[in-house]
Amino acid sequence: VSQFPFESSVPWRRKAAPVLRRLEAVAALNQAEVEIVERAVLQSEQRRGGATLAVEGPFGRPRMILSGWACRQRLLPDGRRQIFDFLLPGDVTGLWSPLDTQTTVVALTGVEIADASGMRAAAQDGVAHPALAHVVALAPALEQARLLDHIVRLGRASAYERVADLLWECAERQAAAGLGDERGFPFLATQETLADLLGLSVVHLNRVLQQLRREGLVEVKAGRLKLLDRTRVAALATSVPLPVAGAR
Amino acid sequence: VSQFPFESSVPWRRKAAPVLRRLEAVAALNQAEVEIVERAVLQSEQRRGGATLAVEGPFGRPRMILSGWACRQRLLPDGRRQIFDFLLPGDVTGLWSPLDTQTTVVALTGVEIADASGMRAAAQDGVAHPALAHVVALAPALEQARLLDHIVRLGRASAYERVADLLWECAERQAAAGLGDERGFPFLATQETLADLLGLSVVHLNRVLQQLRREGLVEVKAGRLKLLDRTRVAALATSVPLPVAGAR
DNA sequence: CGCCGAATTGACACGGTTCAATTGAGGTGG
DNA sequence: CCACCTCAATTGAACCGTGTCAATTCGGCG
Repeated sequence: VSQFPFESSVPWRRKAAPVLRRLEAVAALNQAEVEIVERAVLQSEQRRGGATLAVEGPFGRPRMILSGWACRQRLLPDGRRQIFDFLLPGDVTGLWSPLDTQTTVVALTGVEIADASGMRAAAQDGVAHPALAHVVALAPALEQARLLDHIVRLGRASAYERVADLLWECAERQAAAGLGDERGFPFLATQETLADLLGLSVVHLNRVLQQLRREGLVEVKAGRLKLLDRTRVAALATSVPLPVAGAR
Repeated sequence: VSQFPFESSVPWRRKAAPVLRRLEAVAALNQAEVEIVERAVLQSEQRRGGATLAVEGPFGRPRMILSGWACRQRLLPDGRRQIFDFLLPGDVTGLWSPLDTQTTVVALTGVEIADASGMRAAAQDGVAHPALAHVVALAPALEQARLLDHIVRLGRASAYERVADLLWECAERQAAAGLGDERGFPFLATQETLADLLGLSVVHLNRVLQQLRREGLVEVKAGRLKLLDRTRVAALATSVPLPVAGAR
């Protein structure tokens, strides 16, 4: 996971790196597949924070996140909001067609995205593009695994456990995209956003975060987060399930 | 949805009725497809309440529920339990392969199940069995839609709303399988079970249920549940989302 | 009749929410 | 370079929805 050919100084290669890393974690890409991703990245597009990137449903185009954070969410008629999951750099969404049309993909920060239609199309040819085919075939299962974890988190974990579990998940995912280092990793979510994901009030979330800091488990500053005591955080996180190695 | 050819007095036809109804709601079945289902039902099998019906993962066999209630759940190391969803008569699970291996399918009551491998196999031939192919293709999306609703329920609904929403969902699903009537519909879940689905304690769930009864919204007795004031229950249920017509 | 799991109660503690300010940090215009 | 603006983070205090514990009652069944 360390020495990787995608750290090139060529700008569009650097942009593609998170996506390529994530894909490699599922299956090794051949040359043609790498090029398909890089070609898509060339047409990247910037969107402001708050922008609606997509409304889910059978007609959405698949997208990959190159930088910035987004989320999938639902707004209730009375203004309450529930976030289903975060989309981090390297994530690809919309590879398959959900039926739910009330889910919206929203940019949490400024984001850079690219169209992944080419990727989905290429996956049709399982012989020429076996890894992409595999990724697309696995997409619903991976997504569901994350949703199930989230259900357990919401249904049976305390606020303290929920936050720890989420931070752990983010750390793992960012690492998988090659984004973190010894100084921690980019953490671009607002406390209000976290609250809406974890089913808590902002005020309480704030207090729980402070507790985690006070106890020396994590450190948050300037859009970066660092897990200071990985062991203890992981223990809290896994009281809720154990991430199956490599399954995400 | 009323006059239906599956109410035959032939016992194995009666058994297949809920499954056939549910399938018909997605796409009209041709003769060959009906026979595939009926053939599977002939080999039905009884299991006691509490029995583990399957452990999810890439190797599970698909199953259809003919009668009784089951659920998909996860147990945490410390004994806490989270139920993801109920499996009611007419439901078919395992039509696709999730990656999550910590989810278990458990019988909540005595159940009668049948192997649905034949159904899944038949779905491969989209020309001969278009409706089955459609059902199998849609399976992950339908499942996800329900999980998303559940996440909203757990994250942003009060206990009162959660219970009302769940009862509404059960009513709709049972009706779709042709099971309810003017006396209500079979409701086979224990209060402890409901609590584990809704992320509540048994005691609190009990009190909320009582409140719903006291206010004349529902009536529960002897394994049957009846919605007395569908309008008000639906209003509570949809404060959490609106079930997209026909989407479940 | 007696047993057992499920449902129900009461009392009490606590986690988490709400409301209403206050503080802090980044960004902009003068 | 500073005043100002805005949004995010933080704080305090009061309130109440839910959880916990420990009985007690109910309902079906052998």
